[in-house]
Formats: sequence, structure tokens, C-alpha cells
Amino acid sequence: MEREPAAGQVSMEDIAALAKRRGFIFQSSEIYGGIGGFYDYGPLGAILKRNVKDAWWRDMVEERDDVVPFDSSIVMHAKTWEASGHVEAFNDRLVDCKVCKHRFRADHLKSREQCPDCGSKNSFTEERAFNLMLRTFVGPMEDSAAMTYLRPETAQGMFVNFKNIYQSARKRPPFGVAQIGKAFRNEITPGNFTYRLREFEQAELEYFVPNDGHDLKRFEEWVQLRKAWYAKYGVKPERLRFAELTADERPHYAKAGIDVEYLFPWGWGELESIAHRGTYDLDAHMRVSGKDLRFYDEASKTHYTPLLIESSAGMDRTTLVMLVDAYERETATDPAGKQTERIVLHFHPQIAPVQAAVFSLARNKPELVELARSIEKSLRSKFRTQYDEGNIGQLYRRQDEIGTPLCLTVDYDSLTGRDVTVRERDSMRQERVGIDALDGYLRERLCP
RNA sequence: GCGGAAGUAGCUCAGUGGUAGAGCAUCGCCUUGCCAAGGCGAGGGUCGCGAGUUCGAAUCUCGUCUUCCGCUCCA
Repeated sequence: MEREPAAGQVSMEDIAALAKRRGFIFQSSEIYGGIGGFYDYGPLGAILKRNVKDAWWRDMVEERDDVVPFDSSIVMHAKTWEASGHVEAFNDRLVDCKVCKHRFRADHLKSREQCPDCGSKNSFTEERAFNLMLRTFVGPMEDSAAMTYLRPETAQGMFVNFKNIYQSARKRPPFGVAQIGKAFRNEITPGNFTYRLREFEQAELEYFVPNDGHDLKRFEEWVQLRKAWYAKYGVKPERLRFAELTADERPHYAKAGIDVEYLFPWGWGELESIAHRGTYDLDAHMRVSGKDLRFYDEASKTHYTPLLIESSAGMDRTTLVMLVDAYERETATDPAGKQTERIVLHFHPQIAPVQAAVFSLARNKPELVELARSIEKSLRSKFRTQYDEGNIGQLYRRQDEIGTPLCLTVDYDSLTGRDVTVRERDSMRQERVGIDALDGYLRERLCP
């Protein structure tokens, strides 16, 4: 993560305030004082996040014939995490210098006598283990034999099932396995709203390719695919970057790596990592389990371990990006020439929690209310809709704040003319559309 | 986890030892009827939590939790 001023951009506080006010995101266990690193999605947030996940799933899995779905358990055999390297890598033993307050990994210190930063002697605390995995016990006995972890990533479930998957799905490399699911990490410092969480959701795609010399080309293809995905849902290209990792920055076994980063109000933060992981993961599980997970190639009559290209994207982070990227505070001018403030979320229509709101221009005129309600009901099975009534200006502003692309208003003319006013969120333009034509009109506007 | 700041209604805050307040928001009624903030009314607060001092604590003391800002992490 790197600090850069984000000129003219919303603050994270604005986002968190809107998220709470409108029911997108709440702090977990708020009435008990909250719990760090955990958040709940409210009525609109739950839909928003699901739309983000659905978009990923549709584009990465359903629209491809070379990627199969998967859903593995959160609790796995403890050996999994020894093999994956998480037990070792996530068990840092740390010491603090009591003088300069800096923290060091115990195994990185040349000397325990003197602090390398401030030079103080014998200023270190006792070394403490920082386990980044959440522990749990399986079965009623809380002893070490029953101890395991909540998964810190979803990927391992797909690696340990590699053979089950390719045999049952009758796939051969190149093919992918995809999963969206929860993962848990005891982050030392959760923060930046839902950016760094202790419980979060990942969308991971493990793409296995033959070792035929085209692996780097395929890696590059995935980078382009992911670039296109963010563009499809309207993420501003100037706030998104694909940072290539140098050999020093990536793990020793990785042949290539890209971090997808977004320019948040506080600076660039990672959303996704795309990595060429070689045979590292399958090799590790073969070594620890003693099982052969290699693929048998009929043509050459040989066993080989496929190479892995992985895309691992944070769904909470992507959801947060959708909120931040869509947020705009603009000054609008009403017909009387008066300047008013307008907060708008410019969600892509596929991502927007509500796609079309239907209003009755008056709340105490039964014939308007009835017609508006019946229109809303008839659209409900095809689009995400919402009915409301009251002061029309207020209703528009409220929908702007939750990012609804279109508002349909039933007025007195609707009763005779069988049409409604359709008002567009971004341009605030209005046009009359016949009630019978609404279905096709909305389909065209909302399902690009 | 360590250092610094903060925590009173959904939000922004006032309230310095003596019966918890305002504006906005929410809900209801009226008014208006195509771009919010006109009228009347209503609901809503374990003053973050726990202990202590005191006749009495939102207010003083200690602890604790959470949030924000810095050190480690990376979806």
C-alpha cells in the first residue's frame, strides 16, 4: 500500500456514513460496542455484495466452458495448513522495542541485545507468537489433537480436491476451478472501513495449464480478462492499476505476479492478485499427503503436475470499490435556479441494489397509488424494484443516494394516457414511456 | 499488540457534580405535485461498557471495549 493524495475524492468517513444511513454496511455487534475487523451488510448492502459476486461468477464461471464451480468447507484438516505453508508463514514470532516502539520479526533480528532502529540496548519485549489464522476446535475436546483453523484463503480447498475435480468433471488442463467463499485472518490492524477485515469473502480462480511453454502467455491473457471485467462494471480506469511485481516482491516459486490496485481515498490498496504459482501448491500437498495429484496425459503417456495461474479477488473490497467509485457529491440546479447538493451513486445497472423505483406522485390519491403499486409488482420478477410515494423531489434524491438508475413516476396523466415519467439518475432527464412498453424499455436500459 | 486522539439520539454536536438537550434524519397527518429540507404532531438516549469516589456521576478516578492516525499485513 502506498500513500498518495487523492485530490477531490470522497473521504472514507463519507462512505461509511452513507453506508450506515442507507443500510449498506454496519459495524458488527454494534450494540455491544462493536468488534474490530467484522462488518455486517444491511438490506441494500447485502444485495450490492451479492450483485458483485454474481457478476464475477457469471463472467468467470458460467460464461466459460473451461472453468468449473466449487464450494469447499471453511474448516479443513490441520495438515492442509502445514502443507500450504500458512502455519509457518502466519506464525510470526515478534518482539517490540520498548523504547522506539518498533516491531520486528524475531527471526529477522541479528542481535537481541540492541535495537537496529534506535540503538537501545536490551529494550526488547519477550517474543510473542502472532498467529494470523483463527483457531478453532473440532469435536468436544479442546486439545491440540482437535485444533485446526478457519481457512485463511479458499484456494486450498480446490488444491486438495484437485484430483476429485478433474476426474469427476472430466477436465484436462487448461481448465479452471472457481470458488467464492469466506476466509478468516487475525489481522493485527484491521481498518479502513471494510478494506482490511478479519472475516472476508474471496473469489478465487485456480487455472491449471499444461507445462507447454505457453504459461506466461496464458497468465497475460488472464490479466487482460480481469482488466476487462473491471472496465465492464464501470470502475474508473484512472483509479485502477495493474502493478507488476518484481522478482523480489513475489514469492520465490512465482514466475509472475500482478497486483490489481484501486486508488482509495487514503491511497492505493490491493483488490486482487493474479499470480503464476508454478507447481508449488500441488507439489506441497503431494509432499505432505503422500498422494499423487498429478495429471496423466494420454498423448505422451506421462504424469505431470500442471502449472497454476491464480486470480484471487476480495469481494468485500470490490464491493467497497463499487461504493467509493460510484460516489459523487454534485451541485445541482433546480428549475427555479436554486443550487442544491445532490449525492449520487453512479452504480452500473447490474450492480445497483435497486434498478427501478416506482413512485406515486401523491400519497393520498388511491387511484395513483394503486396504479403505481401494480406497475411495481408487475416488474418485480424481472428487475430489482422498489415502490415509494410522497414528495417527488425527496424521492428522487433518496434513490440517487442508493444508486437507482431509473425512477418511474405515476401522475394524473398516467390514469388516462397509460404512461409514466421515467427519470434517469445520471442526467436527471425525463421522458414519457407507455406502461405497456416499460418491460422492453427497462430491459434495454438495465441489462446491457 | 505498542504510542497518540476520540466515544452523549440514526447523524452533527451542546451540556464541567444536582430531574438528559438542539438541529438534521425517521414515522404520522396536512400542504405541495416532477427534482429534498412549508405546517402540526410523535417516536427515539444502558451518556461505549465495568468498577470506584460521592448524599448524588454524562461530568472526577481506574480498568476495559470500539473507532480514527502512525509501526507489521496484502484479498
